[in-house]
Amino acid sequence: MTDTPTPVLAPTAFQRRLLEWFDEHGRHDLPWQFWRTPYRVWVSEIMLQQTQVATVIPYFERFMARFPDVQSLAAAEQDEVLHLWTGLGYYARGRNLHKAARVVVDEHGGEFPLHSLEEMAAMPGIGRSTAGAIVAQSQGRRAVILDGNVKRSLSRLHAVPGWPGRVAVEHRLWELAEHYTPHERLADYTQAMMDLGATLCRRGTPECGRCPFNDVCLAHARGEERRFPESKPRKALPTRTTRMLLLRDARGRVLLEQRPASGLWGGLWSLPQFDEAAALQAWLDVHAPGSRLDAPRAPFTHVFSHFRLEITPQPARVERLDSIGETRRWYDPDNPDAVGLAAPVKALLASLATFTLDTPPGP
DNA sequence: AAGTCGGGGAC
DNA sequence: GTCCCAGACTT
Repeated sequence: MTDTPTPVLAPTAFQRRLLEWFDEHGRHDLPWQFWRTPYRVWVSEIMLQQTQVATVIPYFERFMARFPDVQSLAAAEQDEVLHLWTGLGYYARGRNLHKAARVVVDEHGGEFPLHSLEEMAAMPGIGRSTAGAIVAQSQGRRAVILDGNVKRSLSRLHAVPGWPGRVAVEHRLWELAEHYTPHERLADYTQAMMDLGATLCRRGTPECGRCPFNDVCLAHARGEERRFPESKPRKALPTRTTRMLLLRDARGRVLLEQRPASGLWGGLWSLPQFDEAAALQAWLDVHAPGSRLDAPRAPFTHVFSHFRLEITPQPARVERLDSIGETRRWYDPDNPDAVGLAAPVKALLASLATFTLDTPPGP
């Protein structure tokens, strides 16, 4: 991933299209827009990290009413700051906000170090993008942002492959963001980029018909807007193992157990399950003494949404079993009851109907 | 590079 | 239910 960005538009053309769209269709009346002090922009940017605008607005209003400036925030107890953060999530943001306020007051004389992006980004809770957003929005000075909205828009516009969480992909997106960022109207441009991603170039249903870049967007040309940005790679599903007891009586019936009413396979009928062979044997010793184990059948895998279950069927024979209770039943594979069965259990039982126990096939 | 932090919206 | 959101920080 060493190739340089290949912008689809010259910076001036990009900026003209974007700002023209923003002037007519952008958001111009968010609470932190009408009085863009560094403090208000800062608080809004922190609250907006990984949090949608509609959620933030009431928190922002309450916060500003109680802490109208950085001095009042620095003077507050952390408990009160976190009280106002309750329900917003990511509470480290609130703690860092409070810490940073004290840094501003104690080490910077009550003024944000806006002249230095590095110093801004060194403050607790302020990273590269947030520092750029604060400087651009409150000072109108050239600074680059790369939030989720910008990543989405730019990765679509250029069909940037790869997950933005990867360093090389993020680096390329920063380069593109840098390429397009103007030297004027920084507050509007920054807001426009976020508005584009939030209202038009949305994750699920982008409105390409209204997009000022739909004639040059590479993802749109391919009809693959939804493929960009690429999703975080799915982690390999964890695998759990289990043994299922295939206990058959002299008539060839199989013992089933009903699952708990809620949870996995809730209310369905399944085979008795055990994590370990020893546990299975112990259960037999108690409930079916004198039963005999046959050779385990070949394990097979059942896939759930969040894990794989490797099942080892363990056939056994028993002469009789007393008082099996309400949550157990004998099931005749050749004359099946009308009950719910877990899918792999159904497959196992179906295989029993046409084959004998001594010539076990896979399910 | 991967894990953690969180409540809520969209689907 | 899953996936993601105006990311930053820790390990």
